[in-house]
Amino acid sequence: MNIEMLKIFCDLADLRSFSKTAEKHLLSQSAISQQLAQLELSHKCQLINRNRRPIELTKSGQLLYQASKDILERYEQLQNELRALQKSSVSRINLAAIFSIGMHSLPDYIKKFMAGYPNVNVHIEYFSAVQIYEMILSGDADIGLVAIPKRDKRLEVFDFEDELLVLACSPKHPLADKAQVDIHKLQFEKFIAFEKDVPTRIWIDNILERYNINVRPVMEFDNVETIKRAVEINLGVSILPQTAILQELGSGTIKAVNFSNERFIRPTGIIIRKGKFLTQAGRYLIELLRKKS
Amino acid sequence: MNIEMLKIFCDLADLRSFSKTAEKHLLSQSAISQQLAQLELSHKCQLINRNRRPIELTKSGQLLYQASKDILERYEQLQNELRALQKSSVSRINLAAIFSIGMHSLPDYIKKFMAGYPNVNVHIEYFSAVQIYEMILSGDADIGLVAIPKRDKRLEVFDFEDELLVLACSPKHPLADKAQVDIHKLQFEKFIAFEKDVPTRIWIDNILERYNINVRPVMEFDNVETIKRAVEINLGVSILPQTAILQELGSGTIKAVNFSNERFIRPTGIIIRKGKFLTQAGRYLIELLRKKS
DNA sequence: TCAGCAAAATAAGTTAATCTAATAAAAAAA
DNA sequence: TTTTTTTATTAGATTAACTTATTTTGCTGA
Repeated sequence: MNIEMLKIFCDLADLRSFSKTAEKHLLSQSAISQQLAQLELSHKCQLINRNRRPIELTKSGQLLYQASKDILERYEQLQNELRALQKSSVSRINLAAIFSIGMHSLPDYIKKFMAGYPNVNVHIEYFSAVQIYEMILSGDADIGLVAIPKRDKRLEVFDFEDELLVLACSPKHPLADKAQVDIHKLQFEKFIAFEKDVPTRIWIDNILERYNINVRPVMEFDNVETIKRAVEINLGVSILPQTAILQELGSGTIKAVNFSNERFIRPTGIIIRKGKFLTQAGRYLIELLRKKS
Repeated sequence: MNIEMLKIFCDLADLRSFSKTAEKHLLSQSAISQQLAQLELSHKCQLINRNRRPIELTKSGQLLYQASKDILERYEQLQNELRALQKSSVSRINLAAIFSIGMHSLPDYIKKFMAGYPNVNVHIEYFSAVQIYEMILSGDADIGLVAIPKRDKRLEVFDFEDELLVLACSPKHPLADKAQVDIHKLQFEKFIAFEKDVPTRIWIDNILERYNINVRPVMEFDNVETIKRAVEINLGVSILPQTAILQELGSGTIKAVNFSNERFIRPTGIIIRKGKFLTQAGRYLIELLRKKS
C-alpha cells in the first residue's frame, strides 16, 4: 500500500481506463492491472466493476477513491510544509550565545556579516552554557558562543575573542581609583560571583586559587547583568570581562581596574556540531568570528 | 512511500528506538534503519537527529509525524468503512423487480425466505426492465425479476412463474360478463397498452399479430398500475397478467375474462450476473423462486 | 447473432526493491 | 578511558514489482 498506488487508483477512476492510466504513469497496462489486483486483494473487495467497459467504481471503490483523495491531499500539504521549512532554514542561521558574549561582542560581527549576506536572517538568542551545548548537539542551533569552551568529540570548537578580565567595583569602593591593582588586594574582599556551574566561575576560582586568594562570596548569580547590578550598589566586587561592562564604564556606574600581576583573560569559543552541514553563509559567519581571535 | 513506512516512522518517533520498532514490526533493526534512510532521501531532509540518543525528531520529522498520524487515521477510517460495507452487504440481498411481478407475486416468496434467514435483509425495489438489466450488470442489484427475459451472455437466466394473461376490462364493458372470450373479439377494440419498449408490450403485440387482431391503441403507459386505472374508468380494455389485477378483481373494479383460444401466458425470469458470487442466503432465495416455476 | 476490435487479465521471465545477517561505527554508561 | 548499547553499513538472499507476450473478455456494428 504505497502512496503512488493511491494516485494510480484515483487516475484510474478518473480516466476510466487501465491503458491511459498506465501511459500517464509511464508504466505498462499490465502493471496497472496487477497493482489494482493487489489493491483489491489487500482490501479483500472488488474496487472496480470488471463486467462493464468503460470501468466504473464499486461502492468499495468509491470509498477508497474518497480516502485516497484525502490522503493524497494531506501528503501534498506535507510536502509543501517540508519545502517551506527547507527554504526558510536555508536563509536563516540560529546563533545561541551566552549573555555576556552575545550582548556585547557580537553586534559588530553581525553588522559586518549582514553587509555580505543581507538576505540571510541571523537569529541570536541567549542561553546558559549548558543549554547552548544541548542546542548545538540537537541541531536546534547552528552556531554556539560560550566562554571557556569544553572539548567534546561531537563538537568542533574554534577560538573566539579572549576577553580581558578586570576588577569590577563600585566607584565608591576603595580600589576604584587605582590605576591598577594587585590581585592579592582581593583577599577577604566581599565578592559577587557566578553560580558554581557557570564555566567562568570555575575559571575565576582557578585564578584566585593560583594566587591563594580567599574572597568572601556574598552573592551568586547565573548571569553577568545581575552581577553588575550588585556591583553597582557596592555589595561587593567582582571579576568580569571588560567587554561586558563597557556601558557601565561609560556611564561611570562601575569602575574597572586592571590587575598588575598578569593579563587575566577569559577565553571564549565558537562551537558547532561535528559534521554539521553549514550553508555558505554559515561558513562565512564563522570565518568572520574566528578572524579577530 | 507506503503506508507501512509511515506507521514505522510513527512508532520510531514514539518508541524512540530503532531496535524496539523493528521488534514491534517483526523486522530486523537494519530494515528500519534502511527504511528511514530511504524516507529521508525521498524527502531530501533529515527526519531524526542521529547525534543524540535516545533519538529525537527534527522539525521536518515533526511535520512528517503529524502528517503520518493524519494519513494513518484516514486510512484506518477507510478500513472501517470497507469492513462495515462488507458486513452490511453480506446480510443484505438487493432485489430489483418490475412493478407487476414484484408487487404481486413476490411477497409470498419473501415471507418464506425470511423464515429460513430471519436476519438477512431483502431489499426490494421496483424499476423498469432496462434499469434492472443495468443494475444486475453493474452489480447494484443482486437478483433481478423481469418479464420475458432476454438472453445475454453476461447473464444467467432462470425461469420464474408463467403468468396467465387475461382480458382486463371495466365491469361496464360488454365483454365483462362473459365466462370466456375469443381473442378475435378484440378486433378494433379500444386498447390500453404498455409503452413500445416494454417487453410485455412486444410479447402481447406478437400474440395479437399471430391472431391477426388489430386493436385501437388509445393509450400507452410504462407500468401496470396506470393501465389498470385507465381500464377501471373504461377508457379501453387491456391484456394483463392475472396476478397483477388480483386486488381489483377482489374489489370488483376490474373484470378479468379468460381467452377461449389458448392459454396465453407471460413468462417471467430471474436474472443474475454470470459468475456473480452469491451468499448462501442468495442462492437459497433463488432456489425458492425457481421451485414454483 | 456473430465476427472483429479494443481493452483488461494472465503467465513467464526480468529487474528492482527490500529484507536478513554480519560487521563497523558511534553514542552512552561505567 | 573502556565497555556496553544502539544505530549504520555492507553484501548476499528474498520478495515484490515491472515488462513483454499472450489470452481472455466486453463491446461494436454488419
